Amino acid sequence: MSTTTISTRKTIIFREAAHLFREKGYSGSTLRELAKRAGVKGGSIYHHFNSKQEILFMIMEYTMTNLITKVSREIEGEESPLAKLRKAIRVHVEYHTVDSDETYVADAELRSLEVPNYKKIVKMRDRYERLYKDMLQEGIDKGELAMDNVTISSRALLQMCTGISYWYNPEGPLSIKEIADSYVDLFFHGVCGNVAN
Amino acid sequence: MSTTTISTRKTIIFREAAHLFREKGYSGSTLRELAKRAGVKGGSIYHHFNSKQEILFMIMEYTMTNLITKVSREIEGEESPLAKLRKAIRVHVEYHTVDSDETYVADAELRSLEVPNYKKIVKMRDRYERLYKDMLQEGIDKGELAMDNVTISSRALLQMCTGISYWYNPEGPLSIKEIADSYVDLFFHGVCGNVAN
DNA sequence: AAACTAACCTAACAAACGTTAGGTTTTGTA
DNA sequence: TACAAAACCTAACGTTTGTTAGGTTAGTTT
Repeated sequence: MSTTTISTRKTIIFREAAHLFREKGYSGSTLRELAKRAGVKGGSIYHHFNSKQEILFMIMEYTMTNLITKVSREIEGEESPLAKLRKAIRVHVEYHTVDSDETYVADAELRSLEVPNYKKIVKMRDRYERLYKDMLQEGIDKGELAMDNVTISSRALLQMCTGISYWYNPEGPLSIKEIADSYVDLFFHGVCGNVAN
Repeated sequence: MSTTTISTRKTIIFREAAHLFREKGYSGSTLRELAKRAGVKGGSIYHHFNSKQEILFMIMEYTMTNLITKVSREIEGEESPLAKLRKAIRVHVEYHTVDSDETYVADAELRSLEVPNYKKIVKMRDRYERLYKDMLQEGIDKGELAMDNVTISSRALLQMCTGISYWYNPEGPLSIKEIADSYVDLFFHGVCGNVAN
């Protein structure tokens, strides 16, 4: 009846895992500590997940799916590549502050995935990167953008924007919107943008 | 008599540790595997280092010292903030491709440091970040640069440039100089820099 | 109320971990 | 050649790890 988010034990474990993995890394985290944080005893985790690895994989799959979906949906109606980019950056930054534990893990723990899982996530990551490469290329083709190398630029952009989940503090003075707009402005015009050079 | 770099066993262990920590993370790496890669048997590492933690700390201290020294030395003769920044970015990028294992570890394993070591490295990291903040602020004061927020911009810049150690391939088509110059251009003028907007 | 199922706990396993003590080999020096 | 120090090995230690099997509890269905 209520509209509050339901918190099954499984989702609690999921979220606490993201938080713990972010704090100590995947290998540095133990299932016993995860269980304690989720309010459960040691082996009970195996009633909800088949392995430690599965938890990590689900976190990363969930995050990449969300990123791809959110950004794709946001840019599909738009015409101008610049408008697309602006929206994409905003969604990316916003999501990296909302689900910051999950996005941090998704960004840092690729190396902890077993081969089959690794391949799946890398595929999703490539799909996500391609969204940005396409926007940049389209901008170049239409004469709205100019850059040395699309690959370098898209990686630099994503690297730059992903970095927010490393230091963003919800109680800090900067709002998500302000940060996102700063990133947009930085990527579009650089730091010499408004002055002569 | 020769001019080739001497490779004592200690430096071999040091370098292999950086490589292994990068590949599997600090917690995910075992001293037995490190020993094997360094051509030595298990416990022999303790003849050169006091603990696993000490190896990690020395890697990070070595890297941060190098970064601060190299960048400081490079910019100290320069007058213009823009020229300083250009040189700093080039040195940063170059070092992140040369000692890419060490810089990757220094960037990713802060959380694996025990508290006293953590405090020391964070102090060095802050000192390094301050170099960039000061250059940006000086550029603003002299009217050569404009940006929303110096902290965001310096973090974005470092995040962007540090990212190169994640994907740089010495056998790839891009030279270090090309990449560094792309970063400089990107940070200075953005992707709309040379076209109307 | 009986039967069933999902959620959780307890206790243990085999393996792997960082680390240590004590012995052996190699290297350099007198 | 004798000796000392450095470099390395072997074998084990006490913990901790992911995981499992089997039992207990609580809630739902029949």
